[in-house]
Amino acid sequence: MSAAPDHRTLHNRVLAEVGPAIAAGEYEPGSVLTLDRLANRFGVSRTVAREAVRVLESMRLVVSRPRTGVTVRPPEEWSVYDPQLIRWRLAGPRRIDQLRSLTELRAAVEPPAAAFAARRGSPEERSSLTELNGRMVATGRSGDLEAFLRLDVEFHRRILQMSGNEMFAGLTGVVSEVLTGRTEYHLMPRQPRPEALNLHTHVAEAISGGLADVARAAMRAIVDEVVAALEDEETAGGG
Amino acid sequence: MSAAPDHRTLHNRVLAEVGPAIAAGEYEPGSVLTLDRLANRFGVSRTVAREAVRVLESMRLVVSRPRTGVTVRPPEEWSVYDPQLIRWRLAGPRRIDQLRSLTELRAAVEPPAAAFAARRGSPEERSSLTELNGRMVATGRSGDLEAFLRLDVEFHRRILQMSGNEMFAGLTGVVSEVLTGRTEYHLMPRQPRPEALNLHTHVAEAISGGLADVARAAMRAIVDEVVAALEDEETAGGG
DNA sequence: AAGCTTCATTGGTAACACTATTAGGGCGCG
DNA sequence: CGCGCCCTAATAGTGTTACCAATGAAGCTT
Repeated sequence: MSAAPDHRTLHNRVLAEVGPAIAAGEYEPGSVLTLDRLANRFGVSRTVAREAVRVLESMRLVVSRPRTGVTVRPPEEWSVYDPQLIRWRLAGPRRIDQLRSLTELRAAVEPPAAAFAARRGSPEERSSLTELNGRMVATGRSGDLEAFLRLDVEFHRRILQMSGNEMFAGLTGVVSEVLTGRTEYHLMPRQPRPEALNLHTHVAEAISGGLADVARAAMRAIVDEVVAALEDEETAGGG
Repeated sequence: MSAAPDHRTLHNRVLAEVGPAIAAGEYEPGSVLTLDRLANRFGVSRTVAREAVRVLESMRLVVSRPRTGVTVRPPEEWSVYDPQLIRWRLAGPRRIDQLRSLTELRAAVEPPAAAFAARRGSPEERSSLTELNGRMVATGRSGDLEAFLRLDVEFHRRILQMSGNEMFAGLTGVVSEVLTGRTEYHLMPRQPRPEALNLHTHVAEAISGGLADVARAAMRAIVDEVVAALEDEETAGGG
């Protein structure tokens, strides 16, 4: 959604085929792709294949060594924060695991981010949150799920960016993927739960008022609920 | 420390010069590097320059467009979780900011990671932590700072990996960079503080005993102290 | 077991054709 | 006269081919 790669270039098209395949575990760790095979398989020049491999290498999906070829690395070594890789994995067979990990990450980061936002955000930024929250409430009532999703993403994004911490801000893409994925895989209620909306209002007002501890607690309530909902889904064997 | 790029290849050497320069802010966002200039400046072929640019592009440091050239993106858009980029920025002029952001991230993630480790780690993994902690205590007394650092990194790494969350586990590199950077920039006491060591012992025993809440609280005490120490350092104008 | 040879495969170079993008000029129209 | 549209040309990056160098794993030799 946020950071689509440019599919006009050839190496990106190659990447868009090989990357998801590796991310999905279709190649065992240790298996080998040679440049020539890649080039032949996709009908592209060696140069293009090499550029694709360079990118895979910088994501730590593979290593490229002379005489050996391009070797797939074990998943533990992948750069799991790379936005492209996150998307590839969310499209793959392990998407539920991936979604759980990402949601637990959100649960860890967003409460402190809300606290920092209350402390470090400018007064204008902070009060703009309540305005945004107002629109969320209205849209939630209207039942337009897609519009609500956009506002929800924007809400969480702004808090992360107001936190004054670049690493937190760097998770906006993740949060947007998680929220989007959650609706896409129908892990969301058809209408936003009033309680959840209330909590968002509490977060907005706490941040506006500079109440770091309240903001953290309210945000914690939001994300803990999300984690719990995901666990229910898993133990219920739902899918 | 953990993930050194392979400097034997030319494009990696180019990358090792251009990357840190961009990361250090030596090029304004919007400024343009053409392939020809890069190739000439480093005395390499266009192909090599292109491969380096591909990698920079996948880190979102630059965009490459026909007719325009290779444009530096604003820092907000960079992939700040990329291990290479983290290292480059830690070597640059904003390193203290970077270290603060990373430390706050640790503070957010490690307590829940410890809780998950207590719940999800295998009995062997969990009890091996107390063994490791024993060695830390011994080494802390001996005063061998370098050996202590290695054990400390290993301690936190294992907890992240025991957490059963790939995103948390993916931060091991970050934690290792932060701990290493902290000693390198002399933000550490000459000898580990007995209180901090005690807290590590609490963490190890809580995880061994499967006490998630205790593990989280003890880990929170550790990281909160680190954050506080960093804030003192900053307000004291130290460096 | 140590060292040597082989050779598949990546790494690097060069030169060229193709293509996308945009600046600017010219043209027509209001 | 001024505005807007279209065409053209210049300027990058993009993609291809061909070739040689360097590497290092595997097997062979001693």
